[in-house]
Amino acid sequence: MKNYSKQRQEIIDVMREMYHHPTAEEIYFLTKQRDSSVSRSTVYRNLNVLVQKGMITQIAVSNGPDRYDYIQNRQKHGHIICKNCGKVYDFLYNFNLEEMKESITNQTGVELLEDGIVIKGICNSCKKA
Amino acid sequence: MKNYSKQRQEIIDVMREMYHHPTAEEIYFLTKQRDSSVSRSTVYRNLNVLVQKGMITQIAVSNGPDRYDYIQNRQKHGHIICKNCGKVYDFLYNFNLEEMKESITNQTGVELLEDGIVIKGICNSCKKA
DNA sequence: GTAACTGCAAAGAGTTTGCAGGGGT
DNA sequence: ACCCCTGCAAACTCTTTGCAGTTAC
Repeated sequence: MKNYSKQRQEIIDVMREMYHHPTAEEIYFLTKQRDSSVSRSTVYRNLNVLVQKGMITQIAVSNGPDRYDYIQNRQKHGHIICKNCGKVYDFLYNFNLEEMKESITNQTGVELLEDGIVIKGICNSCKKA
Repeated sequence: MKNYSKQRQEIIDVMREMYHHPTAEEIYFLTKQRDSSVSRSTVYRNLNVLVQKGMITQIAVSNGPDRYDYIQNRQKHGHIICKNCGKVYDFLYNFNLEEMKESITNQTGVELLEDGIVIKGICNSCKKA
């Protein structure tokens, strides 16, 4: 069977069970709990492989490490990042995505990727503080 | 007069004259042409100051340095980043931003910042290659 | 046997920081 | 006198890479 390596499968399993948008370091930490010999470079390498395959999405965050999102058979969704704490939240496209897509492509000639909407904001807990 | 330091003013001038979304390194290079003694740390430090002041926006890019956008008295606009080459393009919100904003805030409780829309895509030149 | 994979340690890119000194009011 | 600023060099964070060995078929 053409399967993934033990380590890669563990990384995928870890990601599938996560409810938020972990950094590489968090994924490394959790994978290490299952297999204490796994190395950081294996985690980084595999995250890149999975991004290439389109299995996960990589979300760049200013002043902090990238975050990753496992794409289950969930609905397409966007991400909103708190500018202050860097936490990432999901949202669904209840608004008119087609209109937006068409407008942007007309203006820039760049083809929008559906998994690629990232919005900066301020989350509730940071707003209070 | 309560003015900026010579160096900070030069950095602002450089940014104002740019038509794209430069990295810190590009800004450093261009500022250095005006004032060869300016240091990289001054550029980084001032970019952070200007982001804090809300004069410029910082755009995180995976697998590459942040990019910066000088906010002139231009219309509010979003950014679309080519996932392949990292280049950033502007677009205006011709679509219904209010609908989007409301939908996202309802779902996540996070308040959207108007200068913070970033979308990943594939630009024309990368699509060909 | 070979292609894709691993851990390790070192290197790389991008950015920040401690320090001693300089400028403006 | 004070505060904010600077250049320099070193430090730091995040990520990638070269290498030698391992695993899966």
